[in-house]
Amino acid sequence: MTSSRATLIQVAERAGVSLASTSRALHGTGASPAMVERVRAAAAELGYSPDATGRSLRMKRTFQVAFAVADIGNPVYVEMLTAIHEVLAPHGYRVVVMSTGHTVASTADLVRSLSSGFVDGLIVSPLRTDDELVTAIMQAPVPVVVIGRSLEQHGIDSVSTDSAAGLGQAVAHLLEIGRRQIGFVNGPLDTTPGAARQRGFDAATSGPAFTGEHAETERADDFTVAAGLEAGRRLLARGGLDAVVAANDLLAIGVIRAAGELGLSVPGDLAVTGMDDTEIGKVFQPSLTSVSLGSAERGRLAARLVLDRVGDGVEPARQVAVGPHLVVRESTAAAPSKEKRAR
Amino acid sequence: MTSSRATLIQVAERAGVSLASTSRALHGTGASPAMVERVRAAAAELGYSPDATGRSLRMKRTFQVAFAVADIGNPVYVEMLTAIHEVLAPHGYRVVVMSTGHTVASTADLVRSLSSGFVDGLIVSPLRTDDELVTAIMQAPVPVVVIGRSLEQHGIDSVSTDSAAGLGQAVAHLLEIGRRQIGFVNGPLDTTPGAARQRGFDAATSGPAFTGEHAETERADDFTVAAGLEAGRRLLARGGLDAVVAANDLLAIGVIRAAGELGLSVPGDLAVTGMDDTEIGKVFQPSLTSVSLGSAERGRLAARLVLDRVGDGVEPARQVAVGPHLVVRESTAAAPSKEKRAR
DNA sequence: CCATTTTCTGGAAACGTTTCCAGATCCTGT
DNA sequence: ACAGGATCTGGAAACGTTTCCAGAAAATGG
Repeated sequence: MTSSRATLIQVAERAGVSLASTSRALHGTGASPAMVERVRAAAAELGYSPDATGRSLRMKRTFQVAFAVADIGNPVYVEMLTAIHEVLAPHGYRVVVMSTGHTVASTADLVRSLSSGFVDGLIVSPLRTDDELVTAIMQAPVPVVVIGRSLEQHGIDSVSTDSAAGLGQAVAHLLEIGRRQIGFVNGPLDTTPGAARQRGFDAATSGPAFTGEHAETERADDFTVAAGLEAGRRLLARGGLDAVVAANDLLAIGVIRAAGELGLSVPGDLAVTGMDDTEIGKVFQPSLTSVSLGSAERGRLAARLVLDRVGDGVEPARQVAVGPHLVVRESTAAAPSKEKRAR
Repeated sequence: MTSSRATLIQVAERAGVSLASTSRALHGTGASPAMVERVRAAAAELGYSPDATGRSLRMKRTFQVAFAVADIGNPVYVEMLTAIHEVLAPHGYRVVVMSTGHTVASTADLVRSLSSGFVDGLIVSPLRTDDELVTAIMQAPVPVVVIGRSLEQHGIDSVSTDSAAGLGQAVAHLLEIGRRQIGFVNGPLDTTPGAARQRGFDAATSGPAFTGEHAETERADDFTVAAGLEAGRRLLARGGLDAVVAANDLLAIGVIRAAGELGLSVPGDLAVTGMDDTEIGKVFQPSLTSVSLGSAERGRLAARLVLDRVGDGVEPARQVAVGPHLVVRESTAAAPSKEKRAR
């Protein structure tokens, strides 16, 4: 309907003052009250609103931050996105969502695409972190914050969590409620979370601190419900387990479904824990005992880091960490009566 | 690390040719092979990549499309976002996510914020559609596509679905499997989907076509699991129902949890249907019988509409509709033996 | 071999904004 | 009343790109 947007030049003409004064008046910097009044009026009459592109070009600021993620369907990333949005929006920043899954060959390519300068900063949560990605991040023309592995040695800002320790908490909880035969359904080992969680499980089930009797791992192809269902079937078919730790809430749900197929009740016959403490886990039946890795909190922190960087950005790289903590819900409970409850 | 990005001017100097020729060479339009070669080499040496802002200013195109939504946590919108992304990315468009929930006073304000021209188009899925919003959309300086109510009379592109008919399908299914006492858990009536679904339920349970015995409605404060749980408690406490239609998968999950609290089994004692056919409904236990409204499809269609508009955009407004269809899963089954199965 | 078209190139303008700089006006203190 | 400063204003440049225009060079046709 509106033919074309009004420009600052038109406002200046309408107000009968110079372009420079017009700009100043609208920003309230060093303009007389009379001038401000005139310009405001002219701007209002024309329905002026400043053009983001022109301003960006001049100010060398786009007021946009990108959030890049492998699979936006994963509830963890949705939580992060929400948190990032909440922190950035009040500062006038928009959030551009980039999916590395389908459009760009690799996360490194995506980081390199920043060189076109459409964004003031990037928050990325990569599944895999290789040298190519690290190099791309270090050469990026805008601040990049990584959610995932700590990259302190490369001078890259990062927000991490100790998912290995989180796995330890899950195992400890299962032992405490009297479980002894513990299975682990992990995602792909060549991913950052997959590797860390495997380390955590192995550590928790190997040393003398492990009071259980048996521990075994089954690997799912992906961090999804479908992959968890398949891996769960394979693992449970072998029998003999009274608890399963899943590397993920989605995998945990898959495992519970597999248990259902085999007629095992959860938590009666089988206790199951997840990880990430997602919304979907909370509403699932049974609700999931899950290790929270503070997704929202990590998103918030990442947003703050990138906000600090785009301000001045000369300070050294910072690493922040969010500690994991276990949230106990319905999917785990004391082992049936045949074993007495551990202290 | 990189001090500052190379500009086209620097490439031109390096290649020893004019700025104009440099631009043409890189675009392959009307430049001699020798020129192209020289410029390409210079650009490669300097690691040049064109600046998005400068290009946007000149071309009056940002190559960005906004997707605005009340609550990005709702899985329906995540599905739409994914679909939109998949359609737009291959055409070189980025997607900017805007949440109307926490940052902007109203959706109308958000639409008005488009006047700063940071985006070439908008896809919006408003919960409520009032005159203010319609006006804002009609005055918007860029094409807007609405996912939700059809706005043909205002000349606004829209993608709609017939959720009232969808509700009819759910009720018909319940009657067919022998349910007779049907409850409805709806969201707020002053929202577009809330109103449409109420209409659908009332129509399906009032005429002579309704072969059931009883129908009643309970309203939840919001389209969330928590609100569904509360509304479900209120509804089921009154007793006497053998089926519940929920306006939403999230509400349906809340209802199933409420049923669980009261010792009712689903689908044995109570059949429950959802709507939206979300991923979470598929993996829930019991998996949800749900009316698919084609969320991904609607997202795709909206993206195509906006893509057509930013191309030339002089064609008349278009309305596309996606038909609802019921997907039967575990949460509904034939009524227990006391009643014989209806034809 | 000249006239005409085609191909290619460089200068310059334009997109809309912010901000530096210099000049003008006003006020203040002595 | 006048020097000095503070306050305000307008001209102009700059950000990085694309594209119009005109002119030069090359190719084509007779």
